[in-house]
Amino acid sequence: MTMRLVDRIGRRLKLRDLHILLAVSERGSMAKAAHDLAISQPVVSKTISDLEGTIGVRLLDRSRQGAVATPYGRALLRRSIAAFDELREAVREIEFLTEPTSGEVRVGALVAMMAGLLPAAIHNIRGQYPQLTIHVRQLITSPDVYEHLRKRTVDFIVGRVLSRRREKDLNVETLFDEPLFIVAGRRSKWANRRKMAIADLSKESWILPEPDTEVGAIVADIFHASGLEVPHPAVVCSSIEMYWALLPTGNYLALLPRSLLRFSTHRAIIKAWPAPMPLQLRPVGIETLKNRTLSPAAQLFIDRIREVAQPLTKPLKATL
DNA sequence: CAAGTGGCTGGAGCATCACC
DNA sequence: GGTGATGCTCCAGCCACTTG
Repeated sequence: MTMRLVDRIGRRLKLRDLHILLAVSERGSMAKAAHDLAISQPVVSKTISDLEGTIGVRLLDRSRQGAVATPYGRALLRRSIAAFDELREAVREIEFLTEPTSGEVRVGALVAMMAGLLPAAIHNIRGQYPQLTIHVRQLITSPDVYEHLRKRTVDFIVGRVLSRRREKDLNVETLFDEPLFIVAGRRSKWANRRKMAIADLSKESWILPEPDTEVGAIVADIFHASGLEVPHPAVVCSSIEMYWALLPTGNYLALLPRSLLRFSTHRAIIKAWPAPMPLQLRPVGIETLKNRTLSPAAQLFIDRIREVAQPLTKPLKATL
């Protein structure tokens, strides 16, 4: 039986067949898949039929509306995606071995990482590997953010680590804690202050993110806990660019995470104080898919992110 | 209208054989 | 033993047509 299975996979199950099955599943139709692959519809039909014969189960449900994967088909597709990914990684690894200074890395990142930690790591690695291309995809915190890992559209994610993790198929490496700082422009009336007390702050003009975001919720909690009114925001916005445009006017206060301030090129135009009470976002970490072999270039880039993040693992007072 | 079938064609792969 | 020619088989693709 084992021999027969091996024989079926080795001699009859072809990458081309899986490629066609993937295309049909993605397009929901054999005719559309055929068009995309620049082959005729009968070829697609025959391939799927042969594949079903080889494996011995129905992989697609056909109808007037097209074709959709059966549970058997979905199982094969899920593994096929992983198989194609492994092959792609193998090619990338060979390319990297042939030309170690080149390669491609695909990273998913939260906007705060893109404005701080990542540019620093990119600057670091490109100094030694100038041919390396880093693709950065901006992600937003949401339950389906990990689909980018599962679909292999990114090699890894740099983001905030969930405290109670239900994603059993992921590896999580925590890099550093992420305290929030109160920030104002260097020309502001607060610039000479050495400390900020929470009672001073509730009446000021704040730039705050939307209340349904993590920072928004933390701000509300802190002021409530101190028996104070939650500040009425002057500007509600999550765009980092907006913060950097408004803060130098000296009229606004904002809360920004330490890693963003540590690495930002705008650091010189603002003044930052540790928040008067522990204000922490979820820690920053690297998330990868378990059982997925990363390319040497991706591994190298992760090493550089660790290296660049190292100062942030030290106690709060030592930095910023 | 989408999928499936049948018959055909061109090309790649393989086994065999002759020759050097 | 290595190389090239030859013929056979298999496979992927096409078109025309049928089926549901």
